[in-house]
Amino acid sequence: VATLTDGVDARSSGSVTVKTVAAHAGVSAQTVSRVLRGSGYVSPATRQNVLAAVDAVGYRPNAVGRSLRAAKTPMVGLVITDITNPFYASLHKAIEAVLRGCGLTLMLLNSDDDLETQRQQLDLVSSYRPSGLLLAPAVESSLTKEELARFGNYVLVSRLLPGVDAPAVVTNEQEVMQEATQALLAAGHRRIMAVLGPAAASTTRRREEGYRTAMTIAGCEPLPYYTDQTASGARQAVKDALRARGDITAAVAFNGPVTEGILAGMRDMNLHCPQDLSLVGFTDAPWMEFFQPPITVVRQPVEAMGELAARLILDLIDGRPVENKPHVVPSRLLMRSSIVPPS
Amino acid sequence: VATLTDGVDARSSGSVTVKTVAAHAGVSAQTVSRVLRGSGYVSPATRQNVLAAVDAVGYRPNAVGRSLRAAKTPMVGLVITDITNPFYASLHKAIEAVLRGCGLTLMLLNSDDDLETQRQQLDLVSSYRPSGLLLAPAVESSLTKEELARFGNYVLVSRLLPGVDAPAVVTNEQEVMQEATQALLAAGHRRIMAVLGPAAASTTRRREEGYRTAMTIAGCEPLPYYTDQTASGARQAVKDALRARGDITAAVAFNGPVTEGILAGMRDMNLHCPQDLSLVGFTDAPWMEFFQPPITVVRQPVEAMGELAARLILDLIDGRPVENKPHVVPSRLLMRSSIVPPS
DNA sequence: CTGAAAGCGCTTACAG
DNA sequence: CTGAAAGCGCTTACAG
Repeated sequence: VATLTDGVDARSSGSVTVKTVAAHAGVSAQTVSRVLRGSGYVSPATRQNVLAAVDAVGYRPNAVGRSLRAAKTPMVGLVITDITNPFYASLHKAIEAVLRGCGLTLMLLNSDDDLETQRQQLDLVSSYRPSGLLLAPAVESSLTKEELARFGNYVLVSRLLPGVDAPAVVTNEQEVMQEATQALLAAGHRRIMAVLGPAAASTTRRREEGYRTAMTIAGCEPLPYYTDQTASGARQAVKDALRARGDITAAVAFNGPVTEGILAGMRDMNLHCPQDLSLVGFTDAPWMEFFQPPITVVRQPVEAMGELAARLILDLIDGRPVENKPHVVPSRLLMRSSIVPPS
Repeated sequence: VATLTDGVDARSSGSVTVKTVAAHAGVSAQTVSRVLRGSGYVSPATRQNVLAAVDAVGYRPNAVGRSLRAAKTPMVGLVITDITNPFYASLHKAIEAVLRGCGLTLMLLNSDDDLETQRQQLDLVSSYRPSGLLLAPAVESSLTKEELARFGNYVLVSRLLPGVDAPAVVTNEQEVMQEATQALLAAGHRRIMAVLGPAAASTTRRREEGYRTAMTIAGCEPLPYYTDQTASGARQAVKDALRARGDITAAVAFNGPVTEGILAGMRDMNLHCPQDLSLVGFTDAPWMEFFQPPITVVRQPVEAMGELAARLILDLIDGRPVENKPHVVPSRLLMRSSIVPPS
């Protein structure tokens, strides 16, 4: 290795490594490594010397070399279904804030709620040898603990995996969906539809359960409708439902996009909320507050869910024990003005 | 290297590498590499043999080893200000779809529109030696071409960098903002405020320019208000503005969150759109269509912008020439019902 | 068509 | 307090 005394030359050479810094500072590569990682004892004079050399040669650490040696990357994968769903965007932001503070990078992948895409994305994340995985499984995922084991540390988020007792972060969907349905029942509604997500999603099953419980206790027939949990899918489903059953007077929504879809479908049919249909939305969005009428909605604690998920995966990475069960963060029903008695 | 004849043993040993596969198949590591990459000639028999060994030992490629040897990672960084802004979420989705089809991973980082955070995130992306960078620069970024050069390939998205002639993808903000303002002028409005983003953002400057042009041509005084381009910031700014100038009859918005903030602020003051204030929003959101009134809005071609940005960075990565200038994708003004003549 | 050798940038034992 | 050696998993020349 030639001794480099000219920083500009080293910079322009393209590949500035710890060896370049070491040669410039007149020390060994390991000493440079020690200074940069702040581990082990280094004399103050040597430290200054090395730091000056780092600046002089314009050294930038190479995470790939570090990861290969460490057999692990300081990175956590987050595999969700769709980042354009504001719930997941907020979740990502909350998780990233916590992980960044702990020196971990968050790698985001969309599964498009498709099993084959999810498989590819999991393989991709796995190929980087991440420190952990956060997963909102695609509908009908049949992942086992063995398949998740290759990630070492993993936490499910938002959705569960049937038959797999993994650490998970969810909200008290059944309870709050039951409460939402009861708010409509209390206003006098009897024919209340639930516009749900895919029948096989754990979120649908849990939210549907709360809805059915409330309807059954009240002696009302449950009217569940399943959608692809997008605004456009819900929009069509609502129109089909309302045309088939003109006597429906109220609806509970499964998530934010479905809430939008219900209102869009109503507009298509020239129906008005709440006169023609009372509504409880799910997942608060800013516009729901200044909409006319302001939408009564289940507010999910998305920031708290993200923070908890981040803390759980950090606990696992640092070897602290984490319970293999759903960790529940409570949602709240915000009463606004989209419920009136049926006409 | 011991010959492994038992796949289960190899699997449980933890570290299954090309060598494990090679030993199992009775070939060399390079041959395994050739089969997996599909490059160079391999006899059909050897190929079958290797693929069987891959399955038998449960081999999973290690992207870190590959990247280190290749001195480059098949990854593109995307540094934006805030993923909870739906514009950026849609942009991410569109870019990722194109890149995924070409075998590239998209690495998302939020700068929070903060210079220090942006610096950290750029260093982080850079440490993975990505194949390229897509950047929506934080406000007041003073990045130079030299600083971007370490990424080799880069394209600016949505925002420009003053004085830097880099490839970029933007929309025709001036034109369409001028058109939006003219729509309000045509309805008879004279005192039209523009609720903008940060004064220093290139997006603000370009949109403000179109607004000012229209106002000046019409002989009206421009009334620009600057915000942090969030819904809550705009909400407060609008209330301050309307209290200070009770004669304002119309508003044009800078982006989606600001459009929400204007409507939220109006609700706080018990003002109604369009009777009390006509409005042109910016960046279409689903709720704007079924809102009462449906919001007249500038629809940004976010998918097309994402696709173009992805194609430009792919062109650069593959060595095809790309013009060092803003590439413009046109926005459209969607006339709906939030403009009426002033009362 | 296939293999032995070398090395990408870094850090972990192991010596001094 | 510091250094020489080795190796993480992979692939690129270079030989056969």
